[in-house]
Amino acid sequence: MKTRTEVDESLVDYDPSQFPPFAVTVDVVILTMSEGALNVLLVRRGQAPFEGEWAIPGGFKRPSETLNEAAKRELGEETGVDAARLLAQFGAYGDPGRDPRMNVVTVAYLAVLRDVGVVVAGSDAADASLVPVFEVLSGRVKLAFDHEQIVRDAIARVRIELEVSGIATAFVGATFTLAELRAVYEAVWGVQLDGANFRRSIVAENGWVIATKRRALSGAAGGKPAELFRAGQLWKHGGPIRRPQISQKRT
Amino acid sequence: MKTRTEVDESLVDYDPSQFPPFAVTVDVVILTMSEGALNVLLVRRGQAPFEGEWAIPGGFKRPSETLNEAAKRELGEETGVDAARLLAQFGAYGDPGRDPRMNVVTVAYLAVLRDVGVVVAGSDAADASLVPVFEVLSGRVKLAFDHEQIVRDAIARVRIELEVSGIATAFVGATFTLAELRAVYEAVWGVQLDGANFRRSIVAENGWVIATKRRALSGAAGGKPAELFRAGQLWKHGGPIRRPQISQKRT
DNA sequence: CCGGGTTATGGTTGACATGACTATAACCCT
DNA sequence: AGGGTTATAGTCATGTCAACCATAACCCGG
Repeated sequence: MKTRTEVDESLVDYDPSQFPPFAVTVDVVILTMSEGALNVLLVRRGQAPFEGEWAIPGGFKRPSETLNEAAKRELGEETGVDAARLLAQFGAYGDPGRDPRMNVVTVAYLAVLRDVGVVVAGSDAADASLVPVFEVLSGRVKLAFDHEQIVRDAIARVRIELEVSGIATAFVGATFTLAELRAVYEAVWGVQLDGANFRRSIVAENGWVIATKRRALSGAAGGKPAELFRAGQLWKHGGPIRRPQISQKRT
Repeated sequence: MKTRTEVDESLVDYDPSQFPPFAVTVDVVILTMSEGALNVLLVRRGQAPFEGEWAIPGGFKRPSETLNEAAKRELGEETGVDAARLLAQFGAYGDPGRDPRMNVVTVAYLAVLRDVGVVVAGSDAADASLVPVFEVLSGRVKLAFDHEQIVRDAIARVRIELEVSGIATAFVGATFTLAELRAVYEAVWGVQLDGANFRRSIVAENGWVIATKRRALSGAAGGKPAELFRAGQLWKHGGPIRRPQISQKRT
């Protein structure tokens, strides 16, 4: 057994009989398609620390609510949306010093919304705006705290989620054309997909999308009007569209 | 703009009415293959609450360490292992009342170990044991807190991880036969895989496993001695083995 | 030593998925 | 009416994968 003097340094400022207090927050990465690109909703912080800098919306968890409820509440407070098609927890962040004020552990959520025209600044925010994700990924837009890493992880998550679940339809409206749906895949994955093959894969999967009788209006450039679909409820574990591999099998 | 006094106000020790205090813990689901089945390491709690009941190992996060460091520390304290081939965070749990003592948010980690003969009870535990996961999934072994849900989520995670990363080799020793590796997939996914096809898929992926010249001893039942492999370092995003789909395409 | 049992490994085949491409249909505009 | 544009259908070659059969290499008990 160790004597008191032998207690190693990491235990000096740590009293095992007490539970070090933390603040627990919930941060939400809100992703949406806008103008053909993947965007993230950012708010400009209205108070210190990082006052005036961009950050993802979030707030303190209340003891009486679950983490999911906290995320849903924050999402509603910040955007007025009360239900996202996808609201999934994807990580917890607790590095020491990530918040200069105190020990804060935050639980990060990913929310996927269809294009929500204008965004309004919530109570704590001085401003709110949709920012293309490549502005964040390229470092051209700096974020407060460790929020850049959180956004990176969120995007990595949605890329996977797009392949294994039916998340793509969460980005589009109640009815949509296959071109709109294809644009989701192309924007999130940063690839180009063949329209004909895309359609074949999508409709082959039964119950994934349901054809309505109606057709969309032609775009400004003309062209044959596209069929309108709505999302089916049944999707299997794996979605119908597989991410193209950068295959370099045999040399 | 804010005055200095207003800024300083936010840096003062938090006001419990504004920032409700939480305890933050790290829990580790340690999975290992033993006797052909997937097992989880459980400890019998030595203190209240839930004294005497089974639980997954864990402990309080210290303000000076990251979540990952806390998980690694807890893993070492509980099992003596200082590095697992996989130590991945997979969820946070903070339902009100999940700990009867206070507000606790726990961050859950998944650790995959190769079979570690005998397990010893750590400091806080009265006992430690490997338990087949189906005992937990079937409810025949009850766990403290919400640990049953955490274990369920961990298993769901490892099932996915097995498909998208090279985690399978973390369950086996330094050298292994393809039958051992196949047993990992079969146990984790609960499926049967064809040995011949399994071999073809594994060896087709370059750098996944590396053949040693040696061969394993024949088992008790005889049979041709199997080739011994060791894990390669290079695995692509997707592992070579895809989980069999319960395909019900066409009706 | 022989022959059956067992496991490992190699090879074949057919069904299916996928990517590249071409052809046609249905709209827009001038 | 005709050219431009987009949507959708079809074709073909290739690759993947599961199912299955065959053979090799070990064990064991006679």
